This record gives sequence, C-alpha cells and structure tokens, in this order.
Amino acid sequence: MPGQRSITEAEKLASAKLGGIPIRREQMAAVANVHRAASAVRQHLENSVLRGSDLTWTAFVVLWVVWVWGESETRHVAEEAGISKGTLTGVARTLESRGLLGRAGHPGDGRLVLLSLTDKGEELMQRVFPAFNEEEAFVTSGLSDDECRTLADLLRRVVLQVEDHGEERRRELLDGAEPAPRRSGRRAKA
Amino acid sequence: MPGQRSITEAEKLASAKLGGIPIRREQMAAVANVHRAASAVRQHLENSVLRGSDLTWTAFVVLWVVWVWGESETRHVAEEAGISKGTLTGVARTLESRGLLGRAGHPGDGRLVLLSLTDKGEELMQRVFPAFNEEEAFVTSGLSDDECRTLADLLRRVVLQVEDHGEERRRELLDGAEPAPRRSGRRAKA
DNA sequence: CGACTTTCGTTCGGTCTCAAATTGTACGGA
DNA sequence: TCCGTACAATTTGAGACCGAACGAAAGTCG
Repeated sequence: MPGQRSITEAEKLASAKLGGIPIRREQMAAVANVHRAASAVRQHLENSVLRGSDLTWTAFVVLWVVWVWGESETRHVAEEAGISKGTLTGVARTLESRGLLGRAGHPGDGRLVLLSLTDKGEELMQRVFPAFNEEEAFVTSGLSDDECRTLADLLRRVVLQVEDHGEERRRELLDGAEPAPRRSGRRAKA
Repeated sequence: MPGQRSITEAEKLASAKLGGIPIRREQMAAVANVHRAASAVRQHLENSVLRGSDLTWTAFVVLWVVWVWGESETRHVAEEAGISKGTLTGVARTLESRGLLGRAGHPGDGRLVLLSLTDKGEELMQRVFPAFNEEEAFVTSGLSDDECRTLADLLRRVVLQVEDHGEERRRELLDGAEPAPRRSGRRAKA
C-alpha cells in the first residue's frame, strides 16, 4: 500500500545505496506512479466488471478494439491493444472458442486474417462497456474533468517520447553491440 | 501507435455504438493513457537496460524492493512490488537460482520467509539502477520537473481512490452476490 | 492443553507474455 | 516460371501472472 511516503522514503534509501550519485527523483516518482496506477486500475476493473463476464483485461481490450474499429487485421489489433502479435494469436483463439470473436481470411491477401465480433460478442460489449466506463469514472473520481485532461495530456507526451525516440535511444545505448537475446524464448535449432 | 487522435476517434465510434448513452470521455482517455504509458515505458526499459542484465520487469522490481528495503518478508515484497504472493514465489525462485537473491527462514516465526540480496545481487543493482533511472529520465524528458511532480500527484490520487474505496465499491457492485470465480485458477477438490 | 481461527508461503490450473524461429503467401525481377 | 525478398500470422520455449486451494505454524480462548 505504498503511497507518497514510501516513494519518498525509497528515494532516500536508494540514494544512500548509491553514495552520492544523484537520482532523478521527480522522474522516478512519475514512472513509479504510472505503474502503480496502471496495476491498481487494472486490478479494480478485472475484479469488478470483467470478472462477472469472465474476461481478463487483455481479452477485454482485444474485444474493445475490434468492437470500435470493426473487422480488423490482426496486426492492427495487436498494435492497438498493446500486445505482441504472438500473444494476440492465443487470445484470439480463446475468444473464438468462446464464440465471441470471428476469424476470416482476407479476400485479396492470403496472408492476412481478419477479426470481427460475433453477435454474441457484440451483445457482450453492449452490456459490458458502459459498466467498464462507469468504473473508469470511479477510479478517476478524485480528479476533476480538467485534471483528467491534464493527466491524459502528460501521459500522452510520455508515450510520444518513447514512440518517437525510443528506438533510436535503444540503438545508442547498445552502441553497435548486438541486442542481447532474451533468456526466455525460442533458441536457434542448431 | 495510437495517440490523441485515435482515442478521440475511438470515443466517437464507441459513442455511436451505444446510441446515445453518454460516455465519460475525459476519464476514459485518462485511463487509456495510463495503460498506454505504462506499457510503453515498461517495454522501453525491458529492451534497454534490463535486457542486457537478463532481467524481466518484474524481476527487476523485486530486486529493487529488496535492495532499498533490505531483508524483507515475502508478503511485504509482493505487496510493494505489486504482484501476488503466488507470483513472487516463482520469481524469487528464479532469482535465487541465478544467485541474486537469498532466502532464509524467520528465526522467531516459522511461517515467514525472508528475502535478501546476495553480494552478486547487490553488485547488479549498484550497476543497473543508475542506468534504469537514466531511462526513467529519458521517457519523461518531454516533461519539466514540475510536470513530473504534477503527473505523479494526479496518479497518486487515482491510486489512493482505488486503495481507499475500491474494495467497498466492488462489494456494492456485486450487491450480495458471491464474487464469481475466475475462469482460470484452482478448483475445489470435490 | 486441546480445538478453533488466522496468517504464512507454496502449489496448482489456466491464461497471458515476449521475441525468435517457422511457415505460408505475395510480388518483384530475371 | 523460378528465385529471392518482404511481410503475414503461427508456433514455440521459458517464464510471469492471478487467485483459490492447501498445509504448516502461530495465536486465541475455553
């Protein structure tokens, strides 16, 4: 249950650990709180509206994307939902088996797969989304409309920074070195 | 790559879908951006500083918590790291097998397990944390120190709202009904 | 001091997660 | 038409993730 106090406290401890190396405190606190807030909100939504419809966060997001954007190619859905396409394959399979999502080949391009909501999926969203939005309002009820706008704007700028300059930054950090493989994940056959 | 435009666009589409039911737009945009930002930041950090040391986000957070707070009981670490205690058991096992984390029984209370960093773990954090904080600064470099403070504050208020009133809210929503079990998860033996 | 209750950490089932390897389709040029 | 390149989704391997069930230890109270 770490609020402001913990973070401030943690800063001091981390500072002491480093013996004088300066810490970017404001930035550290901002980033830490982004994750705290994200997981608190996610937790609340999963355990309130989503639980009753037996949906995980990710499953809901995927359905939501297809709902608002209509029949879509999987890579767009993955991008929009913020998950990898590998993950989407699995999630879509699950949702398909539950009769919420349909899957169809693209008429012109055989490589593409199109996702769309079934009638059952459509009904589900019609029912669940309003409740979901209601809880979004609940979690932000400590903020005014204006503050919500400010919050959204500040976060948007963080997202843009990473999207616009992240890749370049990562290249610079590696500086020529090949980007170390992940520990988990597939290995070369050889 | 959905920035402001996508969200605004999505609002209209969702709005149309609902045929007149009002949407809390600011709240929806704020919540959506919290998650967008969280995953963008996490992605960037995993693929820059953490990757090189073969750490996942969660593994790093766990190490960080033990690092700043010192030898700690597992439930505190889980709480502070924002993961369930079940997850922590697994993560701690992994980190222990890599020689970064130590595990010891509590002398007075046989139920407790204490986690602490090994020397190797200590060295790792000494090296990795400054780089991590550097990237926290990078992702927020579009914001001034003041804006970071504002951002942290707004997010903190969201977290507090959920922590202080979330449980009660969820009870109200269920209104007596037993809280539907998760689809995945252990079942009663019977 | 024995029976209840609480509180630990661990185990377990099912899902999600990533990125690399793989498979399949498309399309340009030789 | 065959060939290589480009790009799509899927499979795969290792692990993170949650929360209910669980067993052990500790506390409580008669």
